[in-house]
Amino acid sequence: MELRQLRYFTRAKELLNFTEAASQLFISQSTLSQQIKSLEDELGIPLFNRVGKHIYITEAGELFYNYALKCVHLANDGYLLVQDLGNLHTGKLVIGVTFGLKHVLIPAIIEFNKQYPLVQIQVIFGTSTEMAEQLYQFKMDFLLTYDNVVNSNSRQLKYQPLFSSELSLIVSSKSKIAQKNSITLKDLNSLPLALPAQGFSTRRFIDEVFRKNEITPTVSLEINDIPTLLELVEAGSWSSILTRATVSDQKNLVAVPIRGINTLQKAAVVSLKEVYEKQAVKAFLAILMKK
Amino acid sequence: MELRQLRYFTRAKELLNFTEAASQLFISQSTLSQQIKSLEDELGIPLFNRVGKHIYITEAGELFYNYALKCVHLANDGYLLVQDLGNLHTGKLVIGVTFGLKHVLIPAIIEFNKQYPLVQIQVIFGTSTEMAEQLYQFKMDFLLTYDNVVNSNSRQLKYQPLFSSELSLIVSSKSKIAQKNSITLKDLNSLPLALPAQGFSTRRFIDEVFRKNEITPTVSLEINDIPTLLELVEAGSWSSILTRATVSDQKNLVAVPIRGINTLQKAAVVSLKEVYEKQAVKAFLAILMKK
DNA sequence: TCATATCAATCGATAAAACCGATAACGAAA
DNA sequence: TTTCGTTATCGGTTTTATCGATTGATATGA
Repeated sequence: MELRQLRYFTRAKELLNFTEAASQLFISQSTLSQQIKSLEDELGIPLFNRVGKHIYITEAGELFYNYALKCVHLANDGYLLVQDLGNLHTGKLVIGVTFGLKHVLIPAIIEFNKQYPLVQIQVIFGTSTEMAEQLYQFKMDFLLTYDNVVNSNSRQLKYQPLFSSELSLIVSSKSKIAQKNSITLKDLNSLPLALPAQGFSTRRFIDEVFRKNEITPTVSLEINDIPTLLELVEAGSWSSILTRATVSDQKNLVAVPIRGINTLQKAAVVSLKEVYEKQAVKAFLAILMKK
Repeated sequence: MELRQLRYFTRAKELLNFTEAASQLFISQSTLSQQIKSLEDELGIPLFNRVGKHIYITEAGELFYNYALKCVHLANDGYLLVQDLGNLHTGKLVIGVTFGLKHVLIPAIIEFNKQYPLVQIQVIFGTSTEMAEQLYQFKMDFLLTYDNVVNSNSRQLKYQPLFSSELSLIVSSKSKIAQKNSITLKDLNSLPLALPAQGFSTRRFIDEVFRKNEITPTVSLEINDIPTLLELVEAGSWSSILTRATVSDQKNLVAVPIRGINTLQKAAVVSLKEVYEKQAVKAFLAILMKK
C-alpha cells in the first residue's frame, strides 16, 4: 500500500469515474485501473463494484476511504509543515477576501511584505460562497469575510473575529439623503436599490433582514462586482446597502445608518479547523490582528 | 512522498541508526540511505544531521515524525479495518423482505446475531418492485421474496430458491369457508377480496392466474401493508389470497387451498449477479439455507 | 600517532514496478 | 442493431527501488 495508490483511490471514489479521475491525476486510465486493482488485491477485497460502464463504491471501499483520505491529508500536512518550517523565505500565501474588507487587507499585505519579502502573496476577491468552496479544496489558506458564511457545511471552519461594522445605506455624496443622520428600514421601500449579487455574504445578510422585517424593497440592480456597484451608486441613480467599512476610503460616497435594527456585521478570518496552519499564515494573522 | 519512505523514516528516527533500521526493515543499508535522501530532497530540508558516524534527528525531522507516524498507523488501521470486514467483525447487512417471508427471516436473524454480534443488520419490508429497485442501486445486499420478480430487467439477478408455498384463500377462522377443505377458482367470483396492492410479488402472481383463467373476481380492497390486510381479514368481511406460509404463525386466520391450478410460489433469495458478495451475506445465507 | 572498527554515502548494475498506448470487452442508450 | 462511454487487459518502455561493493568519515584503542 502506497500513498500514491491512496491518492488515486480517493480521487476515483470521489468521482466514481476512472477516466475522469485519471485525467485529473495526470495519469492514463489504464494506470489508474491497474493501481486500484493492485490495491484491492493487497486488501483482499474489492473497493469498487464494476457494473457495466459504471462503478460503485463497496462497503469496504466506503470504510477504507475515511482512512485513505485522512492518511493523504496527514502526509500533506506533514509536507507543508516542513516546507515552511522556519523559512518564511519561501512559500506562497493565498488569501480570499470580500471587497468590503479590502481596506483591512491592504495595509496588512504591505506590512507583511515588508517583513517577509520572499513570500509570494495571491489575493482573490470573490463571494464568500465561492471562496468557502476553494477553502475546502485547499486552494486557499484563509479568507477574510463577514461571518455569516455557510454554516450548514459538513466540514468545520475556524472563525477568528476581527471587528464589527454596521450595515448602512450607501449613497452618492451629491444625493439629498447624504445629508440625513439616519433613515428607517421603511424608507428603503421608496428607494431604487443596487445590491451585491446572490452569493455575497452581505447580500445574504440583507435578504435576511428584509425577510425578518417583512419588507420587500425594489432591487433594481444586482451586480457581482463591488467596485462597479460603487461606481454606479456614485453616479447617483441608485442607493446600495453595504457595511460602513466598505466606503471608509471612498470620497464621493456616504454611509447613512439604518435606524432601529441590528445590522452589525462581524468581520472574521475564516480557515479550516484541524488542518496544519502555515507559518506564513500565522505571521500574516499576527500582523492583521495587531491593527 | 510514499508510505514506504515514511515507514523507513520512522524506523530510522526511532533507532537513530541506519544500519540497524535497514536490517529490521529487511532492506540494505544503501537502500535506506537513498530513500531517506530522496525524502529529504522532496521535503527540501534535512531530516537527520549527519555528524561523523552518528546521525541525529533535526527539528524538522522531529516535527515531521509526528505526521509520518500517524500516517503510517492510519494506513495500517485502514488495512486492518478492511481485514476485519472480511472476518465479520464489523460491517452492515441490509436485507429486503416481503411480509410473507417474515417467519423465515426472524429465526435466521436471531441466529446470525448470535454468531456475529458485531455486524449491524437493517431489515426493510416492502414490495418486491421497490426492493428490486433498491437492490439495483446497491442500497440493499439481498432480498427475500417470491421468485416471479421483475424478470424483464436488463441487469441480471441471481435466484437462490428456499422453499415453495401454496397460494391459498385466507379467511377468518370464524368464517364459514374456514371449514372447507378446498375451494375452486370460480368460487372466488362470489367473494369480496382484499388483496395486496400492485407491486407486491404475490399480487402480480394472482393477477396472472386470474388473467389465464379468464375470471375477474371483485377486488373490493387493495392495501400495501400486509399486517393491516391480515387484521381486516381477521375481522371477517373480506377474504384474501396469500401464500400459506404467510399465516403459518397466525391463530385467527385459516388458509384454504385453491383447487385445480398450480399456485406454488417459490420463495427465493434474490441478489445481483456478478457483484462481490460480502462475507456477511455469505454467512447469513448459509444460516438461512441450513434451516 | 596509526590501525581498526563502525557507521553513512555513493556507484553501477539489476530487478521490479509504474506507466503508457492500443485494444478488447462490456453495458447503456439510441 | 449500432454507437457511445466506460473499464479491463496486453505488450512494451521508462522509471525507480534495490542490492552488493566500495569509498569516506570519525570515533576508539593500541
